[in-house]
Amino acid sequence: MATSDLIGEIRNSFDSLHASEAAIAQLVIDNPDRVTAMNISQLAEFSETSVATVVRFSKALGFKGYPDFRMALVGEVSRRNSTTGAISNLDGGITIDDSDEEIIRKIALADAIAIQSTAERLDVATFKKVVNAWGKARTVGIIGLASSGYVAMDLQLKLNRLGKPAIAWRDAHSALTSISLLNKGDVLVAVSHSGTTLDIVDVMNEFKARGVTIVLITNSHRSTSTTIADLTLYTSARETTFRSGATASRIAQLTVVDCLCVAMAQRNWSETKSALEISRAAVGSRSGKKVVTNKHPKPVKTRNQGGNK
Amino acid sequence: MATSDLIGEIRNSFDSLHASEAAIAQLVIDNPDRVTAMNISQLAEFSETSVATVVRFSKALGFKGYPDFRMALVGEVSRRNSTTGAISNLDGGITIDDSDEEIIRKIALADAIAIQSTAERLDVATFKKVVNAWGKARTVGIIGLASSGYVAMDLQLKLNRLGKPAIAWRDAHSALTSISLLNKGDVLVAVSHSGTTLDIVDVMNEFKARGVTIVLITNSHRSTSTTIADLTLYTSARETTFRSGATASRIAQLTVVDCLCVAMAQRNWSETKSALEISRAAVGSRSGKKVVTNKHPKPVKTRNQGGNK
DNA sequence: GTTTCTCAAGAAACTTTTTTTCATCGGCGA
DNA sequence: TCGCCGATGAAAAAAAGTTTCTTGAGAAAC
Repeated sequence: MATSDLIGEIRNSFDSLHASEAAIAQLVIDNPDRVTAMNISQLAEFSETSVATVVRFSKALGFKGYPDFRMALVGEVSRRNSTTGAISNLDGGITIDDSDEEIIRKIALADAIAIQSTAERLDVATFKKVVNAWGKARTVGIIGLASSGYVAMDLQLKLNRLGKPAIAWRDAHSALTSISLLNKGDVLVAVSHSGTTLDIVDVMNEFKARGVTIVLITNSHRSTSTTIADLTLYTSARETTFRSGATASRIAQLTVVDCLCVAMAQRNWSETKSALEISRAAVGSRSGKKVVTNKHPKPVKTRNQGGNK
Repeated sequence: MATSDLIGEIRNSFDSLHASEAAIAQLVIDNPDRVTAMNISQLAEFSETSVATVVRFSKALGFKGYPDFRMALVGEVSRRNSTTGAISNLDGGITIDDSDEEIIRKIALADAIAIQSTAERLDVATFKKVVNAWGKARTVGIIGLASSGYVAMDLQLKLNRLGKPAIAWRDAHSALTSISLLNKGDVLVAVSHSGTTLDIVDVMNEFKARGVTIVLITNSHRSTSTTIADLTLYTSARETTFRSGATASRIAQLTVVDCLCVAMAQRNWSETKSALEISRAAVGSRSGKKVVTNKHPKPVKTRNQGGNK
């Protein structure tokens, strides 16, 4: 399993790490290549912690265990040495001196990397379980606040298009007042970048008490929500200075949601319908945008045609 | 031993390998990335040999043992993918036979590429004009239908955070009834993948008649909207066989919106720093994160809290 | 034709590494 | 001060990897 920006990801998770885990993290950030050469006990000794803590550290970052983490690190280091540049200058977020070109380049890169590493790190077993759970549920509830609320609504739109009853809520109160809509066997999808928002935690707890299966889409490997959720899918977006990681993570969330819906569409239709119909159903947005209007033979002149930087 | 071309090296050593070792070698050459995911016994089984032979194979190649070899392979594969992978295999379409892994990979790739090429092609001159227009406007109106509506709402949220009055509409009727909110010098942002939706065109025309500056974010270079708009920013999501570009384009739209907002934030750095911090603080107070300031008596278990209203 | 030798290859014993479990300790609220 | 919670490391358990041992096929010698 190779990640696109492991060091950045470690830096990003720093806050959610315990003291001794953070010590390890610092060590890894400072001497990535020395660490690649160490086995778990050596790293434990080097960091003056214990092997158990190293394992916990690896898991907190979303790896299966230490060897898993180590291999990802090897990949990263190896790539770093070969490419030089590309990844490294992503490090320092956006500064006041950046030109517009740089802003665009940096944000686009951060978004693209967030998507790629989310996809690489996505646990396919959990992914399959989520799709299955959706398939079995009579109704799917979705909750997301603020930006994540739009992801929730987007998911509702997509599920509805696939013929699956789904309701998106954008605040805890609405969700809780409609709680009787979901019952045992149904699914609640919680979308939350941090996974620590109290409203989200409340809603998850209430629905879980009803026997509803809880699916969580979050960026944090260690938050209160992950312990409540039955199935958790992680996004991998890192924070930058001027722009909270939430923005990139929302984009990653959308990608995850897209993948889930396409997979679900594929499952439901593969026997009976043609591939074209799958795509039409799975696609986010036909959105009333019929291309009929283009009959007007206006000699359209495109202003910024082909403009490159 | 870190080789620059491990696969080539294996090929070289082929002659000096015994029969069953050669079988392993062939396997590694053919599926390097699958092998990186295997531990010694899995590789032994996959190659229909024994673990002992795998160890001998590793040593024959000059490694200390299997883990050593495996890590070298991880490095090699990772390097390979980073240099060649990204753009080369953008076939894109999803088929009925695709595994979940392939679905995820393809969608993520399509999204990442959409973002990157949008960023590369974005016309910076227009970009600057849009940011300036926003800066001067007293109010910014935003219209987007269906999926694009979420982008519109997201933009509203971001502008509001930056202290700029903004209203997002998700249908033509709401927009037109609130038309008096915008006047000469203000800005209407229209978000539309196809750029041909009649409702959008109507709204643009009405606002333009009032002297409002029209900004269009679209994927289509040939649509009626582009002729109406004063400033057009193009996203570059390519259509693929089985998945319309709309989904990827929405993600690209978000990236564009992000870039614009960050650029705008940067223009008035000092003011926004505090504005952002204020909004962030407002959100943060509802977070159960173990920030030191949190005095909540019970951070997690909110089972019977309030409950049914 | 039989015997013996050699050596690749797998099985099994053994070692190392990693993971899990469990007890401890220190901080924090009551 | 007491009791609870949770981070931490020690130690037991499990997994992965390595070495040794045995087998058996083929070649060479008798």
